[in-house]
Amino acid sequence: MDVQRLELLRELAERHSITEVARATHRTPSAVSQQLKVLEREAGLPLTERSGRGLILTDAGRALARSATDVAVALARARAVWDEFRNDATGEVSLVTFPTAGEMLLPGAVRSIAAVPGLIVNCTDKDPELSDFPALTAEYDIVLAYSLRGQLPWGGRGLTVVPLMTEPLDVGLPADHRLASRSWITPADVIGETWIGAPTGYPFERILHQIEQKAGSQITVAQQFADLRVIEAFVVAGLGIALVPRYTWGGDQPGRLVLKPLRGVDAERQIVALMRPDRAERLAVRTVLEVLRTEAARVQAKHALIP
Amino acid sequence: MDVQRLELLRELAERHSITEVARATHRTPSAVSQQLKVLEREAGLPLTERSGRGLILTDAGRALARSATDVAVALARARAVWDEFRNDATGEVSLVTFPTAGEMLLPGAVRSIAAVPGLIVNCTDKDPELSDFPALTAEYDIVLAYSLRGQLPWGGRGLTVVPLMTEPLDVGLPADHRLASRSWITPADVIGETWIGAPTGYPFERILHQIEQKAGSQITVAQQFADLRVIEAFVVAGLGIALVPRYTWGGDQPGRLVLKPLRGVDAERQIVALMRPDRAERLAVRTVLEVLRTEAARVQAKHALIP
DNA sequence: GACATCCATGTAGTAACGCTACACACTCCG
DNA sequence: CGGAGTGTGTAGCGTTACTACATGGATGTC
Repeated sequence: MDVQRLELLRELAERHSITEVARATHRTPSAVSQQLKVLEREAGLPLTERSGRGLILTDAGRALARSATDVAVALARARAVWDEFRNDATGEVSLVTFPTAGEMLLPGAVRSIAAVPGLIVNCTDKDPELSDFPALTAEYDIVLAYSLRGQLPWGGRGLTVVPLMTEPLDVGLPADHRLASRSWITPADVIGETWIGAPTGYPFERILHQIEQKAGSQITVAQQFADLRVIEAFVVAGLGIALVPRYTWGGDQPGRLVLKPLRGVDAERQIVALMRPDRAERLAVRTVLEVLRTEAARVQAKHALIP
Repeated sequence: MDVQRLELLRELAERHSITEVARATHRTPSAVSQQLKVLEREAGLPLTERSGRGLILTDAGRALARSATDVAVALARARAVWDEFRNDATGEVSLVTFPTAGEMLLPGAVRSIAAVPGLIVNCTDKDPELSDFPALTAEYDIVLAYSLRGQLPWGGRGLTVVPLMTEPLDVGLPADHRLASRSWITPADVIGETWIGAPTGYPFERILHQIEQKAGSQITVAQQFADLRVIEAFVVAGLGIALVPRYTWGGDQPGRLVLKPLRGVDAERQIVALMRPDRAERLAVRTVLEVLRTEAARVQAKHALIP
């Protein structure tokens, strides 16, 4: 019934390896193994099974790990209570973002957070192509992720999801394009166009498929880039058109790139913060989250003024 | 953030004295004092204040004690999870009851529980006059208590309340009484009668007041007894009439005492189980509770057959 | 098929932690 | 002013959980 041991079990459920748990909790594998053994003896039934050279959790182990999360949440909430009594959102908060959100939100957010004494955010970025957003919550307090409208693939894993903003995905065109004077664009308008796309697996791909279906004509994707700046450069060069997040596109192409809203297709992505539920309870984390929300609202309002 | 220490704080919130907490947790007062001191240092703000020769909790202390309950509940739920995986409702459960409920429910319930291997219930009875039901939850896993319809004075203290049954309170008459042939009785019928009442403070008192109000005439209470058997003996002797719980009256006065339902007044008491929320999570406790509920239903059904 | 590698898990020894026992300071009450 | 009731310090001891190192399997490679 020891909390520390339950915590280890929970880590094991996420990291799938005693060695990894040991590394994450700054212990030796031996210590982890011993504690889990004690827990198992207390429980009176096997919690792990050997599988190859590693091990996996039994049903009971998984169930117990789930309740371990509840314990961790309650405990984190207790911490938050006394933090609030001290009015003290102090400590370090680690954050990963995908590049575009980092560019859009973090400069303003970090500046706001600097005003809170004792609160430190450590930010990093990770290529969304190479990383599994939910898995990153094991390593970072806050994970900025995106998903398409309606679809929230992270709910199932018991993670806390806080929506920050929904960002429309517009069509980026060179300023001298035949459609550049339109106030919006439909799937039928872009039949025959060449597209600069994102790598396979990116959510943008799904929207291109929607456009194909609505227009009834196949789409030609000439190039695939992960970096938005590269895509914009190609569009400006007249090599194709592309889906561009409305709030994120670079101001370094003023007058040479225009964005037009897309009608008839659910062309927007939702930017959310992903957290392990216990970490989400920390006052420091909640403070950072609040700053991110207001920053997101600020960005959104700014773009509403200049349509 | 240690759970043991939070637990001590929670005990302190309920027992209001370090010495008492020490006694309850089988420790020396010194140990308790030291651990609370550590917790206070961790929290960074005072959790207790000296008050006379004892001490009381600060606002922060009380808030933290509340979250400590949440932690305890989560932890107890984790225990329950693995008990359920073992399918093992094992252990000891302590129970206090007021006499009439004990007489009505416990013999049957204990017999059912004897069929569950490894499950032990330790039952005691306590005079409701001398004891504060909610306070008893500190000492016992399950506290059988009663309250009048609608009124649930235990909710506020963060206790878990499980209703077991509602028992009508009838008017007990000697078999040769002028009202003994009626099928029910109204407040107007009993104007001028002499009553055998319960001691001041018992909930029955309130019902007598209701009768007074409805009838518009003052009630004469000749004697006051806590023990139902004594009351019944007085009624049989023709010394007065009394409120008698329908399912609990003794079969040792067959034919000499009759019960008549009371109309026009909310004459019933609710019998409930009172528990600290964490204890309520234990599988063993929940099993006993289930037995009590079915036993209560059985008793109620039995009386429905012989009106 | 032998070898290196990566796992989990045992076996000492050590450091930290929480307990008891006892002494002390303080408040209330007769 | 004692005596009984509080909560709190200090010294010493036992338990516990860690590290360091060694062992036994399973996997994949030359």
